[in-house]
Amino acid sequence: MKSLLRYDRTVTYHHGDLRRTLLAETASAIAEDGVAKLSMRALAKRAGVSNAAPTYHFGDKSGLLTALATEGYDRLAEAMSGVDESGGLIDRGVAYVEFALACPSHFTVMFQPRLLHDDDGELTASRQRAWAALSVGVATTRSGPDSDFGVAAWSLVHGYATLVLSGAVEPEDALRQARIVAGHLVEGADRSR
Amino acid sequence: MKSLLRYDRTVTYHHGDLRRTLLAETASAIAEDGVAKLSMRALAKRAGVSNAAPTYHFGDKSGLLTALATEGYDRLAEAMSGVDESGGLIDRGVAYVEFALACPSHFTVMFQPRLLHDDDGELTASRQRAWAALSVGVATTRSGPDSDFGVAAWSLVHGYATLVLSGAVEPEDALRQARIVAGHLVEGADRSR
DNA sequence: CAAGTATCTTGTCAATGAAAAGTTTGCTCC
DNA sequence: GGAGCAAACTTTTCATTGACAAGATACTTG
Repeated sequence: MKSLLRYDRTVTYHHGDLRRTLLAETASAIAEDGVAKLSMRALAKRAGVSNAAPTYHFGDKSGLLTALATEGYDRLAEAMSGVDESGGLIDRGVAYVEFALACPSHFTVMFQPRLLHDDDGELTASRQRAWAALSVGVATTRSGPDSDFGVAAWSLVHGYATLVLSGAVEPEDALRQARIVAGHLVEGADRSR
Repeated sequence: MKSLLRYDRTVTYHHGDLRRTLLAETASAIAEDGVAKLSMRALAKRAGVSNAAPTYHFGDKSGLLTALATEGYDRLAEAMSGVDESGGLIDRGVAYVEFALACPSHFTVMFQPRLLHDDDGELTASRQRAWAALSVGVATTRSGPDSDFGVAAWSLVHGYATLVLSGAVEPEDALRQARIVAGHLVEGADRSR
């Protein structure tokens, strides 16, 4: 009897997969109402556990968001690595925007250090991996004494994603537009090289 | 006796300029600790008034931030209008970044609609004026069926400002770099025209 | 100067984040 | 197989917060 129930997560005292569940619920809660209205207690209720359960796993609210940001950096690194390196800068830029629109909660939190334990070990490690994956395409196609072009490319896609997510730019077909937008930069830089 | 005290703001019951003071204190409080840690009560203490004083002027926390965002849009419009129209797109882009770095709290709040009463009348009016002031330079230099280039230019400067403010890009000399970064886009677009 | 209104205060309430202390479960080691 | 132990979760508590209601004070207008 007991052995049968052991793996029934709805009945057992131990949830078994709570950390993952809480991260997922956090992401969707933020996507719905924004980070400001995120409540640890509401989150706990949503996951069907008690008040203090999230605190156990993440220490505090900042810890929860730190974990979410870390997951975000991991996913971003993965997304950037998934693009064929020969695909060119534009494809990589589109992948960046694609990630931001697919994981808006992660993306938002990743760039608000004040919400996080910014010196957390796993966070900085994941962030560094993501930065590395990001700069691959830029560094190989045009190396130079300064990385101003890299900053420009990053600014462009990051700004576009941010503006779309904030509602300032209406995304008729965001990815198509992202491609065109990125094209302006790369095309110009190629000619001026 | 009473008539002497009438204009002493530290003593009089009525502050006289509280709304403005609260907005300023809000901006500096956010600049120090971020929006998340902004407390109405702490703000009131900071301004030397009671708990409910801010609520009286702004209704609620969102109202306070809405007023701050409105002020931000006004300042942005002013900043963009201040640039000589013949100065070119790059100067206008630099002005945008300059505004963002000079008023980080305003800038942050302006692009987080969830923190605001997004349908507020004054807010939308100021926002529309700012948008108009923003698009002047773009529309006049290159008009076309679509405004993709305008979106690209905006994305570039907005992204750069955001990345610098979030600490993702270290600003050695942010405005110099902004100029170079913007140059990549405009220069390229000019040649490809 | 009297009435009325704008501005600010005091007091209260439910919700929240965080921590302390207790309870249950699963694992390990003999 | 069971005793001990650590991990996972709960219950309780406390200070802080945003929001509201009701009261106090100052200004203003007729």
